[in-house]
Amino acid sequence: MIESLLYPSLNSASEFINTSLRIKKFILCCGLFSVEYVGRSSSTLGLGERVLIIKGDGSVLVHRSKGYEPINWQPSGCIIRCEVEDDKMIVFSERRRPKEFLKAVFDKVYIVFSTSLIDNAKFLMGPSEEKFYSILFKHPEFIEKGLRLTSKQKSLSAGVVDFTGVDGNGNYVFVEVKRRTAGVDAVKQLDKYIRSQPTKFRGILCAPSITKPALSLLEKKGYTFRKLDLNRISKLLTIEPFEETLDKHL
Amino acid sequence: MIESLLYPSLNSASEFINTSLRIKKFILCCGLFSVEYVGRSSSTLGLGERVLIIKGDGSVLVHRSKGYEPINWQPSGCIIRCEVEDDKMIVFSERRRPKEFLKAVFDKVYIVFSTSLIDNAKFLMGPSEEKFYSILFKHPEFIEKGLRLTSKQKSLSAGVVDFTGVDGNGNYVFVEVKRRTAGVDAVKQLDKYIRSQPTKFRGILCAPSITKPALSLLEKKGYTFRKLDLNRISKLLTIEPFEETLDKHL
DNA sequence: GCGCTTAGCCGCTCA
DNA sequence: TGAGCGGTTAAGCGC
Repeated sequence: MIESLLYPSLNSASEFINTSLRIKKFILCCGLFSVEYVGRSSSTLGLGERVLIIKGDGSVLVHRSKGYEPINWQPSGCIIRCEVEDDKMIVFSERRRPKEFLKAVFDKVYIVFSTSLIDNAKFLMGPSEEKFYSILFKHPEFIEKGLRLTSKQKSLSAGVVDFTGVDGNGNYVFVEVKRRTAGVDAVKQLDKYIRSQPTKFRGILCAPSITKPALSLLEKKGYTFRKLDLNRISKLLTIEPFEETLDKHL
Repeated sequence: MIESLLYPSLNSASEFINTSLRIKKFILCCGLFSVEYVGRSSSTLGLGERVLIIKGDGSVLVHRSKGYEPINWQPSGCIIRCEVEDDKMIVFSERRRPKEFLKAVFDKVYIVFSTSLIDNAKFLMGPSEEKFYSILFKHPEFIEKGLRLTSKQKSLSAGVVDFTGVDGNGNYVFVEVKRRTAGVDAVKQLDKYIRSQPTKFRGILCAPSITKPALSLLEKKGYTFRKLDLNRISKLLTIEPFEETLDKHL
């Protein structure tokens, strides 16, 4: 749900912002204003048209017409207030530690809106699950030097093992892969697969990180943990799917 | 001049955005969308309510409800396009070097506006590292009594040393300056410069304070720490007219 | 809390 | 174009 005001008076804009601040909404205000900042450093920015963003967590951003970076900002946790004085609308933001202040003085407000921005989506760094497995299958050296993979997503009676292979010493290997921190359940899964086999398999658990309990269980069982560098892997992601989509529309 | 659409259809929003892109306006679009990014790294962000900003210089920002930083972005210079397909509005952004792509897929657009953001104001930054250097260069006694500085920001093969000089006892000196607490990296930097020289140099690390690990490394290397009195130095900087404005609001 | 490391760091300067 | 480096770096993690 969006509420917005187009070309409001400074008084209505101020009232609107204060109401939205109280219920910690995302607020965006575009207008003609100047900015002063003092804290770790200090700065002054003369009058101009720009955009002020106040987030529900108390972060503040001032964006000009160019560039990735905000020209002025405060990180989350600030206390923000808005008022009208001498025909100017003033947004005042205070950070406690380190002590910092930011002041935006509006001559005019062109548009102001606020909304709750309901957003519970997960942000996943790195490739999608499917992509991820196919990359590792092609590049087993990311798991372990000398490792050769013979099958992926192989069905066993006990479940589906991510990879089977042979390590540099000729041992047969089962690999369980997790895209995120591996917990005890991941170790149990791996253990289940290996114990379902009549012959001996080495166990490798491969994940960006592992919890302490999971690691001790893993060691107790005699399996190996291999750390995954997600960034290195995502660099191998081809941009082909994007290029195709782009080409189609050019 | 602001143009805006509240709860537009995806088709109108797309048309609006393309028109605004053509004349390089600042565009802001708030809605329900997902984001995919592939390039130096890669990421996927599921469906959620957030804000997409496209600037006239071809920078792109995706802001969620929290935090200073955008969750996804592209720096300036991107080629951006918008279209509707299968009841989704898609914003594509392509960066040439390095090759990177960002795709925002909108289910709904709540508000979209565009404007020119005329802003020619000067941005004046307070005392920066550079300012510090010039003051210290003029007042080497702040670093050490009897010190004479011979050059600043001198390029070596190993990097750029803040000051070179001669101390009261006639020793050649390299000075590394930090305007905040110096950490181990500052000591390493100084060490690197000195070790790159065939002749002997005394090392001085000059900062308001130093961390414990940094100090012990410094002593082990036989260099000197000199405390920088920020208050004394700031008196030589232009006085900020901001303090009084602050007082009024506190 | 402090201090250290990382980042799709960004953006600048200079060889 | 690439490397080095500062930044109101911010943000996360360990102690």
